[in-house]
Amino acid sequence: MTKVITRFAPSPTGVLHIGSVRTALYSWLYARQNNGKFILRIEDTDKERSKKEFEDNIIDGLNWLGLTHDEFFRQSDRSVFYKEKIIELIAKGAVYVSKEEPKEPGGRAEVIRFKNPNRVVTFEDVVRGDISFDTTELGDFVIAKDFDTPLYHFAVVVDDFEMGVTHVIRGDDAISNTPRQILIQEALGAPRPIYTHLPMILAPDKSKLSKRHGALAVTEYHEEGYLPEAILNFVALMGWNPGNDQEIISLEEMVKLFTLPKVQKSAAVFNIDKLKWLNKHYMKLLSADRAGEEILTRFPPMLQTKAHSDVKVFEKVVPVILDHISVFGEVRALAEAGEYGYFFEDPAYAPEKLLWKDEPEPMLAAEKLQKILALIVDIDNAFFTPETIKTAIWDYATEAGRGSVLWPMRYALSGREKSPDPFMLANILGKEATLRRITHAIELLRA
RNA sequence: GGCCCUAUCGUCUAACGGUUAGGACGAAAGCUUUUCAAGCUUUAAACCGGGGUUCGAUUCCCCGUAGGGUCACCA
Repeated sequence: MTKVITRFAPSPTGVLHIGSVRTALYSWLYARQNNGKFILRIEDTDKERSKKEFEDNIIDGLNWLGLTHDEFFRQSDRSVFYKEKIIELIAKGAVYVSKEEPKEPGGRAEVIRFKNPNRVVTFEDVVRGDISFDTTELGDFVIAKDFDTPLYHFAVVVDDFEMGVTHVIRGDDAISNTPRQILIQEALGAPRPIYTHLPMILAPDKSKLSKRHGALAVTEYHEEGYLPEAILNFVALMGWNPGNDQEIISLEEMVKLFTLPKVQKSAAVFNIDKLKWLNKHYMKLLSADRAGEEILTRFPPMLQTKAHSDVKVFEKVVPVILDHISVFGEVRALAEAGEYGYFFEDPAYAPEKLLWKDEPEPMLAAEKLQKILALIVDIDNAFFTPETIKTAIWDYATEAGRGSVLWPMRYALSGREKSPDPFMLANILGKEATLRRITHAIELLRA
């Protein structure tokens, strides 16, 4: 049995986006699960539109995701091979140099055309079955501008042939390219690879995925704080499933479970909410150190300084922050909105905010806080945990009315409408700051 | 327009002739220590339409309809 060889062959005319990632992933998976070879081939025969920065972006994206390739090629390095094949085909009479009037400005007076045998080509697609095209309408199509400038269709066929590609896995926008590539293959005497055309991934409005519709470059997802595991898991599920209800699938599991024939026939719509859900799942699996690092780099400089000078507090804050976000990038906006400041600095607030909605009496609120103070002041600093604090206060709160006790306490500690619960807060802040903030609140209420 | 492809909840999907059409995201409701988040429980939500084939069609066939792809000296 011949070794499986797949390839991912992007043209560097744009960034690596979600759709391409899925194509790359499926090709990669298929090669890996068959102990085959995965080739990355940059198709830059269009010198005008190909850009090095896009090539870099594609390579960076794939590396970040861990979709490593076994071999790398760049078509612009391979003109000699194409030239050789053109000459060979001319000798065979399958291709000819055509002298003609340029149809467009900038067109050439001489191009190289393929002599179309004008017949029906049928090929088997792994996900769609037999597909037939009458190639007559293609005419004698151009395969190269000149001997040194091959066009896409020709370069693809020559490369797949020479690189021994056994399985072509690509987007279904290439489906109508297939017949003419088969024609070239046959002229070359090349074996026909097994074709698998993947359905498109659409934007939420069902239009073609584009940057305007929230489809970012993979590198941008990286910057926003998405995890590679989440991206991979997400794209794997767009167009494929393991055959059961499993939704969380690691790359290693995919290698075992993936099957080409189970790939979906119809297009899928990109669903950012599901991606976020997956990302949150994978974020929870991160080590505290790693999560802390991701969060810290997204703090504004001032907050970073505070976090550095109060590492103990920051370490306790990390899981709390993690609990409220789906993507690390959210930290930036939250921090700027003042969501985290109170962890490190006593908050300022209007005193009436301390009042519970069902008990708007400053003196009563002050009384409650005073009682809390008395209940926690004797807890040993070393045992100032959410559990002990809760135990100390709980019975009293239940008796006096939880809202009337816990709301002022929480507000005194955070100065915010929304925050973690007061016991967690007290633990994060530490005993000293907790006592100080509650005392301050009492003063405000009595003023 | 020609050619090609596709069609199950809002979205991702399961079902491979017989099911109360299942799961997940999202949504709604409830519970969970006062707020928020998380978590748990529950609910609403789909077979594009019409013909066949068959004892029986979401499933097979045909025709519509809708959507997408492609028709370069781009890839």
